[in-house]
Amino acid sequence: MNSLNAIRLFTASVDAGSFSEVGRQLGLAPSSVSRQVAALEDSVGAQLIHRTTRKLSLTEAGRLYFERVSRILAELDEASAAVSHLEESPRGVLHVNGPTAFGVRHVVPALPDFLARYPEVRIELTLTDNFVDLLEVGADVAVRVGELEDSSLMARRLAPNRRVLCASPGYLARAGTPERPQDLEARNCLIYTRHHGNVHWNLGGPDGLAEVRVGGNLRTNNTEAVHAAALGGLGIALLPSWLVGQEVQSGRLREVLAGYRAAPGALDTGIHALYPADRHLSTKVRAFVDFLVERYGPRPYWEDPPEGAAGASPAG
Amino acid sequence: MNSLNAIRLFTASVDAGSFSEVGRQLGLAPSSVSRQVAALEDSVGAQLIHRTTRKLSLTEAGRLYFERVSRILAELDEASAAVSHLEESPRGVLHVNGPTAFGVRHVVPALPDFLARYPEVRIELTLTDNFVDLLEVGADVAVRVGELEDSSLMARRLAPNRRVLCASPGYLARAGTPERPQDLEARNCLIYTRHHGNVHWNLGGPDGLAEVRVGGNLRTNNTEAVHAAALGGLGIALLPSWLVGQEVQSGRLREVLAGYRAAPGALDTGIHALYPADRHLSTKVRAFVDFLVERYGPRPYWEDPPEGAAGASPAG
DNA sequence: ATGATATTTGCAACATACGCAAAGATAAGG
DNA sequence: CCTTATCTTTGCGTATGTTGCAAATATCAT
Repeated sequence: MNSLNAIRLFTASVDAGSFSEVGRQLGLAPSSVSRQVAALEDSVGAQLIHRTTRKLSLTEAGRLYFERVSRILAELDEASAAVSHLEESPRGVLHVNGPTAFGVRHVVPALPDFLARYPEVRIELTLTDNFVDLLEVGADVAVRVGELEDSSLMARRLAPNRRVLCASPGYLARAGTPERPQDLEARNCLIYTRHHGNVHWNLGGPDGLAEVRVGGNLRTNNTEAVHAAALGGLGIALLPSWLVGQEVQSGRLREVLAGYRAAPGALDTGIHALYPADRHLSTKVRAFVDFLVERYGPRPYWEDPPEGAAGASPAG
Repeated sequence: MNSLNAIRLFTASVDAGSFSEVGRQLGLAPSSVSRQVAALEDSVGAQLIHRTTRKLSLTEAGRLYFERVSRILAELDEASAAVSHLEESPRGVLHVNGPTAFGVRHVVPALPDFLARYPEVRIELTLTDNFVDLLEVGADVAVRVGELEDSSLMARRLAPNRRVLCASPGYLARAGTPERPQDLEARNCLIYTRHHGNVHWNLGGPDGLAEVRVGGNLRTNNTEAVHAAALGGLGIALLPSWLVGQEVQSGRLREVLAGYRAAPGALDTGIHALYPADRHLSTKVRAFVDFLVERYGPRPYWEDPPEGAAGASPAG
């Protein structure tokens, strides 16, 4: 079809009144301008410019075409500019997807600061606990806790996903505080599981890895339910630090077997931001991910106070 | 700059939902579509389409760009179509330029028929007796009587430009009808001339070329003045047949020395239509020139009745 | 008339676009 | 769970298009 370049050269020739002048302005040989305009005329099937060696003059067809096309070129440049503008700084609608629990606790509280820093961004937050296709739901970025399987997406680590053993002070007062992993077998352990069957907690400590077969009178596939039960003093729970960290800090829950850490499983991969692996990462997504990385920092606020205050660094 | 083809492929991809589908529809390899869209994205500096192997999904920038650009493409096609439409059949404004006398007598009377045949054409007629640059005055076609010097223009012969000797019946009754060229020297000859000095009429007849030195009591640089004087019975005039032919036919003027013809000079080149020598001759100009050629025919209506009615064919 | 400048065309060099094949990735079905 | 089919992307050789230069032609100004 007719080339955009030819149209630009045509309008430039009409404005300048000379092919050579256009060539000088745009750094082209006059012959190139002449040929492009001639090709455009062939394309539309009509003479657009009457040429004399000294003067150019528009045909009626040329006048008609020029009027319409010059406006169109301006609109086209405007469209490109609008898109470029969108990427100059964070702007527009940012679709964020994430799991409900983490989203409510740690994404939503971050939004006021983010929106204050980037006033031209509008957030559309979708919280879903089933895994969704980013593109399907139209999301720009997703926050995922553990389980990275979308290989076509870029992943940026936001925070570790440490799981801690905890129970309410009341429960510990009643049942006693476990000292060794094996003590858990005699306690009421609140089980989060997606499947049936026995559950083992693998706890690593100074004396190596201990696999403890745990169980109790509550099994659920909902982390919030485990959380609520632990708060209610039902037993000991193994919950992510982002869910219970602040309650441990406030004393509503108490961490047990703090010297032990849950062996990394599928759920312990970490907390990541996922976004399409496009060649052009949009400014708003980059800003949002950077913002979360900065906000959570190397040691998120929901984790225990810095080890330096308590003593030794955590066991590897 | 960004290529129009890339934009078309972009919108086609959005519509079709697949690069491969676009390739099939347009007879292109999927890789070409992919590359063009990627180049467009580089050009505007933003991701427009999120790609998965199975699905395409628009970015916010892509949605914005698509909305604006698809409308622009439609307008562009519309503009091309409008120009092409203009050349499908005679349409639009036709600027005609010509000399006043011939224009009034033989162009204007032809216009009603022309406009009736081509109802979508509008005529803008400019009658000027000084030579003007077609492009300068914005004319599409010019009718010129004699004197072809514009070498960059195309010329189409419309009619011969025969000059005839004539006088009013009254004058001839008073002064007598000349029988031989030499008789003119004793008559009052009405001189059309642009310069001073003696004037000779070169008349070719059966006895060869005769150069007659003519003169009288009226010299003017205006053909119409000569014409009016002849009608008024002032003397004998040498005037173009398109000016006096019909009056000769009606008897208001009478041709003298009909067997002699004015030797061809600069004024006898003929009557031509001139138009720009463009590669794409506009339909309306072609129609107009064709119409005049057809209307005037090989023997214009202002000429004497066909020689066949009087006898011999005209002398070469 | 002469000089300067304009458009246009031929020709060779360069840039771009194209198709093909292969690789990586994803959805559907056995 | 594995196979198959389809989609996007990249590398590479080829084909097409574009460019600049030079020459030819044409016009305006001096």
